Amino acid sequence: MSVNVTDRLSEALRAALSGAGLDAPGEILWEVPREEAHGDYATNAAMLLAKSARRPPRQVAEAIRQHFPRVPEVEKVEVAGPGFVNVFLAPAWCATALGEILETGEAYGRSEAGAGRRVQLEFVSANPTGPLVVVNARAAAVGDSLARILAAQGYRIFREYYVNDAGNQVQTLARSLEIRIRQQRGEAAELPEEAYPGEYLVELAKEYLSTEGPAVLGAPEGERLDRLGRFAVKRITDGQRRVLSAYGVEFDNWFSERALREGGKPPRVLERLRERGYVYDAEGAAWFRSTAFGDDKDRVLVKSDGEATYFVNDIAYHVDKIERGFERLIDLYGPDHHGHVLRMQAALKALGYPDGILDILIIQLVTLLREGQPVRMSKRMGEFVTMEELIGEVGRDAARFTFLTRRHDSPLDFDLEVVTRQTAENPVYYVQYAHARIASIFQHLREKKLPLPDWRRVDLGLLRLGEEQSLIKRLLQFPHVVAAAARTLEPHRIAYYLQELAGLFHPYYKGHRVIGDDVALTNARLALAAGVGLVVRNGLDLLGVSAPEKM
RNA sequence: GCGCCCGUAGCUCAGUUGGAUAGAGCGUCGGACUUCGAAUCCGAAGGUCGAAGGUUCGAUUCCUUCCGGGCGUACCA
Repeated sequence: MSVNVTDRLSEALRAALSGAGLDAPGEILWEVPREEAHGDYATNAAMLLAKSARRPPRQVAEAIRQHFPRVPEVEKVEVAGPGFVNVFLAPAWCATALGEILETGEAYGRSEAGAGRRVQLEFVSANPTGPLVVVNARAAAVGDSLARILAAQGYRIFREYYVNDAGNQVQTLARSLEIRIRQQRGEAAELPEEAYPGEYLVELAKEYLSTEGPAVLGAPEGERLDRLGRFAVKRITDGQRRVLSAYGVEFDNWFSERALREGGKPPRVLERLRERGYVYDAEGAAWFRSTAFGDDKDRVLVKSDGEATYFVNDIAYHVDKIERGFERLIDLYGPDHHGHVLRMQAALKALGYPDGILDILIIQLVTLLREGQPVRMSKRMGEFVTMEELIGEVGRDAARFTFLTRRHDSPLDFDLEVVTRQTAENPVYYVQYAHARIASIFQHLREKKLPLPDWRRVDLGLLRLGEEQSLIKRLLQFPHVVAAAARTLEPHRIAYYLQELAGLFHPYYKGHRVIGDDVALTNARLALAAGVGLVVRNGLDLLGVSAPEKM
């Protein structure tokens, strides 16, 4: 599936340890040292084993070095510092590894680590009361990229969007729409304080009148709000779906809270919690004993007016996910749902589900700037920058990439001016440009009517320059970067890796011609360029960013 | 008050489950296109990693306290 350097090194190290009469640690960790002089990979195994071996770390490292088997991957092994074992890869082996990368093609970077486990990713899940906004675009970028990364690691991924199409907010939405409709009809209706003030409802009101007519205004209140609510939710949700689709994000399922409620699951979940002893009644309400799981206070499940809180529905929704057969759940929440993390996990624990079945990532705020000045937004006034406007202004690739160059849990300043205006200085273009440049090399080859070599017949051993070796070694790290991104749920690692890879390629390209008089060398360099292009393409694909042939 | 997150270059941020001399982009200054794409490259300047303790062979990373910032802390969703 992929060339895995560290697995091979670990195998050799185990042989060395057993040859030296040392116990092997459970897991051998390899890291890429910052300094080139420290080799291509280093392990601290000797320092970890020093205590149990009752010998100084450097002595242990030296024993490892002496017993290290001769393997084609390794040119030399050194002991350094307090007891590091530094391994230098053999150039000849790197050359063959590049061949394997090219042969692996689009599958390079993928693995079967997930073993087909079913994972559900829930993200965006914005209320169906208005257009998607900038923070939703961030959540969409992170969620979709995580889905791609986990899928590349052999998980079966299901993307889901939870539609809060029930409860007070839909009532409020329906009332707001009704007033806009009345205003369209020339009635002197005023928007109350709690209504949604956005202009989009004026548009929706016009649309309603032209398609449905004004008959609804004469219906009794219950029916009136129900019809208007369903209409508004439907239209707004469709709009959200359209914007997400234009952004390259498709959900496998849009899950309706209304349907969940109508299915009767929430009361059954409540009953289960009660049976397990985590519910008590006080002050006329039913409470969840979340303090038993470290929450700082218990939470209300059923209000004293007899109505269940949204929390009950949310628990029922997660139970539903598990009952649908998902073995692992990942939720992306906005910063305003910060306080829900602990209690949601507590509820699943109370119901007897295993620890760690649910990961919740908080996608932090996005502050929009224009030339360093915050873009004024006021929800109360209904003024905000929508996700659609954002994409229209900066473009899909730049938006996604920018969101993915930050950790998801740190607040993000997104300067519209910087992400659009510059084009030149934007990291996404830096990476994409490497891909386009490589594509143009092959275009040039075609124009000169030169044949595309068969990689298996190319002498890759001719790639002897330091820059060429560095590039190959960086390509070899790609599978590890993807695996790490999957393990930590951090897509930004891939974005940084790609910038570094492009950062090695551009100077190399500048300093050395790929296509020259020496056919053998030309072919070898074409192979290297093809390898870089392949990895850039595979990496960008994991971010949901395009890899253009031309820019 | 309590809980979670965050304090790393002028700005925005990385820093590989604790590793060796802390990095990148932007910005600033100075250079490079008759050769496969200058959306690029080369060079320079820029840091007591918020502070103080502790654990360790070794701390930007883990623990404690403090300072500073964000968010949360509804019988709203």
